[in-house]
Amino acid sequence: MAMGRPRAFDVNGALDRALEVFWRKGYEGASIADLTRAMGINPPSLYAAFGNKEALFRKALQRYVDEKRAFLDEAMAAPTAAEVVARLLRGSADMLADPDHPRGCLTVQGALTCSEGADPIREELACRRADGEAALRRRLERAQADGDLAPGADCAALARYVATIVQGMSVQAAGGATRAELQAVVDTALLAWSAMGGAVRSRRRPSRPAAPSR
Amino acid sequence: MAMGRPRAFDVNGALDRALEVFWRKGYEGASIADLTRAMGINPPSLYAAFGNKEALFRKALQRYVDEKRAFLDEAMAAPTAAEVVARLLRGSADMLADPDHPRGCLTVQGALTCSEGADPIREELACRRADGEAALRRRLERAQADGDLAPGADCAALARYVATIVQGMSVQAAGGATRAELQAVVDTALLAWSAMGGAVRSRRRPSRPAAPSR
DNA sequence: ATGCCTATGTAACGAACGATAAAGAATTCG
DNA sequence: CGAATTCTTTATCGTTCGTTACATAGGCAT
Repeated sequence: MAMGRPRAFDVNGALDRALEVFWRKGYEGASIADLTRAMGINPPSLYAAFGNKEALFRKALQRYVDEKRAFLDEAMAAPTAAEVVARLLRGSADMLADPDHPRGCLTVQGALTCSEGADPIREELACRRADGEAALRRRLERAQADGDLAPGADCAALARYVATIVQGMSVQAAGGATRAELQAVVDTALLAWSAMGGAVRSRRRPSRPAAPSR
Repeated sequence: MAMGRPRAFDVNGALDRALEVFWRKGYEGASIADLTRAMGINPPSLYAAFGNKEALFRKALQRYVDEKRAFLDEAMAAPTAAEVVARLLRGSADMLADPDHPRGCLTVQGALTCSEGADPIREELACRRADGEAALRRRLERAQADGDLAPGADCAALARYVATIVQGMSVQAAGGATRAELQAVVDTALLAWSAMGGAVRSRRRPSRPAAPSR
């Protein structure tokens, strides 16, 4: 049996270009013409390789999560709750304002860039954001179990609070805020977090001094 | 000279319906067909009365700012910086999760709901958000002059921090967060703010006790 | 070389987009 | 009344949307 004509473009490379376009223009704002132009292919190649626009977006989103948001997993591995939050916020500020790719977070930009015609995408992105928030909540609960966070602290509320700040920074970045401005927001948030420390940090054992996050 | 046939629909009423549609679907997500259906008129009436889609959006936006965001001005009038922030955040949570209109903030939804074809709209909304943030910064600077905020506090950073939280809550609301969940975020933010009080509150004279915000 | 299978380029599909031309209906002025 | 003016309705403009037929080109197996 014959194998057929081989594909003339690099799938992952094309996916990266598509991700860039979706990131910059949103799901509905990115037209097939925009995507094929950036990917250097014609529409039939796109549909043959990726299915349709929605499937292409999902694959680009997966690539985004795997590559551009990897720092979140690293942040979660920090030893103390305070340092987890510090690395998470500092890493977010760096990523959201990185000039190497569009500003803001794809899961935020994409979610709000949909009319009701793209409800599945909106739900997918809301789900991704909820997952990230839940992961942070579990990390804080673990910190609580470790005695790193006061037993009375509301981990769900704290996680949602941090997630809210990250999402707000995404809006700020999309609106043109510079990296320095985002870092100023992070400084303020961390100052507030540490000030809140008396309420949320356990007194059962002293917390280690927070290392600089970068 | 003849006066011509009188208009058969209420302009402000139609504008409110248009606002609802823009709010729910974003600027580009709202089609002329969506708008005319909700407004109960035909396209030529829309164009005759409002110019074009962009002009209609701007008029709806002005109505939004005048009506739905009036609580911001009231919050600014609170006596202390702490209470200004408290009323601002609590009022935002209430507004963003109000079931009487679409979730989230139009200036956030609309801004991120644009491809580059609608750059003027995006700039307009970014400008509105910057204005709100600047107003808060000036209010905090006034609090500083009044001795209500520590001389060393960075008013611009604090204002941007609060604006970031509000914008993040808008994303949360658009993603389906309930009013109670947003209020939990506000509680956390206010707890952090008051904990930060030792750093930002002036010691020159004691601050008045914060009244309940509602 | 010759089928066979798959990717590619061209070209186009129906649908929806924002925006209007044209004609009829409603009101005021002369 | 009729002329003038303005709104409303119907039908459509040209463009762009996401998607796909169709014919051609290019590797593999026989």
